[in-house]
Amino acid sequence: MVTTRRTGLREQKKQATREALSAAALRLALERGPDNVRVDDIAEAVGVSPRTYNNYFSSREQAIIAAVTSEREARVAAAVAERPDGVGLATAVIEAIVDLYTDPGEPGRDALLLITTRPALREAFVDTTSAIEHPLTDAIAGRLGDVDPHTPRVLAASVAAAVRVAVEQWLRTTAASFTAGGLVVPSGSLPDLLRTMLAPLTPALDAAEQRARRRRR
Amino acid sequence: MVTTRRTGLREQKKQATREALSAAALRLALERGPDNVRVDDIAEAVGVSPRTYNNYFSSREQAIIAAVTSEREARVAAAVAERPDGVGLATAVIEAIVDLYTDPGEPGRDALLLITTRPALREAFVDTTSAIEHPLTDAIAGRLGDVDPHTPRVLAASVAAAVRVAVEQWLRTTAASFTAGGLVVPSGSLPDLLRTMLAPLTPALDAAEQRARRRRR
DNA sequence: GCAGAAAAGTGCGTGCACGCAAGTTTGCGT
DNA sequence: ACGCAAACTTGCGTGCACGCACTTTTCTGC
Repeated sequence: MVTTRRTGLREQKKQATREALSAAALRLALERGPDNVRVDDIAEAVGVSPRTYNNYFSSREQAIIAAVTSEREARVAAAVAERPDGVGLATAVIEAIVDLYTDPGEPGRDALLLITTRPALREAFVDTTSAIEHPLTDAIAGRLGDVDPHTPRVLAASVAAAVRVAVEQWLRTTAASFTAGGLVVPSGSLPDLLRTMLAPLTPALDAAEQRARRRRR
Repeated sequence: MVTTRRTGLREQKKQATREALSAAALRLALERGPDNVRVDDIAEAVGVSPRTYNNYFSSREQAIIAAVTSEREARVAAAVAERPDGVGLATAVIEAIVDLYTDPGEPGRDALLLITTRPALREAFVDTTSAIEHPLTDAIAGRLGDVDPHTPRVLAASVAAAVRVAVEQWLRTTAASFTAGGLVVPSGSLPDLLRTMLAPLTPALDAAEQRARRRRR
């Protein structure tokens, strides 16, 4: 039997405590509001020392956010890779990312509402966009047949940056619609924003693909 | 008389203390090594309270780095804008950035060496790349005649991301050449790396420029 | 199985970031 | 010139991140 790489029980328990910690963090934050949650509380809820807590997370925000965005990092690579070779790199990447963000990582709407409300959490949420960079680099390199290692890195970084801009914009407008008591999101849904922000990068992705294809024959 | 925007003496003094703080931070870090510099020391050297210190900088690393990279943020916009309208957007941006990073912010080589040596400082240095994003956004918007506010944002973010990748790569190799006792930088100078990493974005910049030009007539 | 190595968990100490609520300086209108 | 308002500075208190050294748990080779 093939263990999921590396020793089994060890990684398994690690993953378990990690999830327990972030779950507890989210639960407590929802119950009492994020400002009334001490690191000690989270640690105690899981039955682990505070010091151990911060071996896993180096900020409360990280722990809370992780409950919502944990597997995104892992899903990106698969999402891009599974697109048929027929479709272009640009559309493959764009559709994969849109999928990634439309299917809610799922737990609850209230979690997202909590995140979009509190500034510290919003910031942490924006920061998670950079987590897709490395998986994306590999996925793009796979599609390009990695002739030059730099191009995939730059493209992945740019895509991640565009995603960040989209999320920032989304947060900005949703915040505005909350405070202003507006009815619906003025500037569009997150998927729409993602498409809008990723569109300007299409030429770069296409060009890289053409270069790679030309080089391959 | 036109003050440099906003009230004169106030901003002037603020800027003075800011510079004094970062200068002191750098000086002390060079003298004793960065690990032997307490925040209190920096504050005391400038004659200001520690609390005030962190009204200006929220980490020692920031303060030290700022001594080297302070005006970069301001110079980018000017650097892009001053390129003649004849040259394309892509080359204007690339050349401006290369200039920005080749002309050393200047102070001393030892400062840079200190930065490239200590991990915490390296990380802070990498983070400074994102500071060019907003000025770049304005500069690009200016050249495109800002029809759509999103495109400049995405492009600027992508360029900043590419610059970050270049700096990361540069730091990686210089670190390797230090530890391995290698002679010269294996993968190229920073300017070369910048050109390499920015090249894949050229199609995106060109395309945006074409779209803007088409729209203008 | 068992011994030794590797890794995760823990306790402790230190330096720091940051909110808050004064105190102090600067700028502006009249 | 004068006083008010806004901006900057400061002291204090709290929670936290993180290095270090040590214990406990898990893995590996024999």
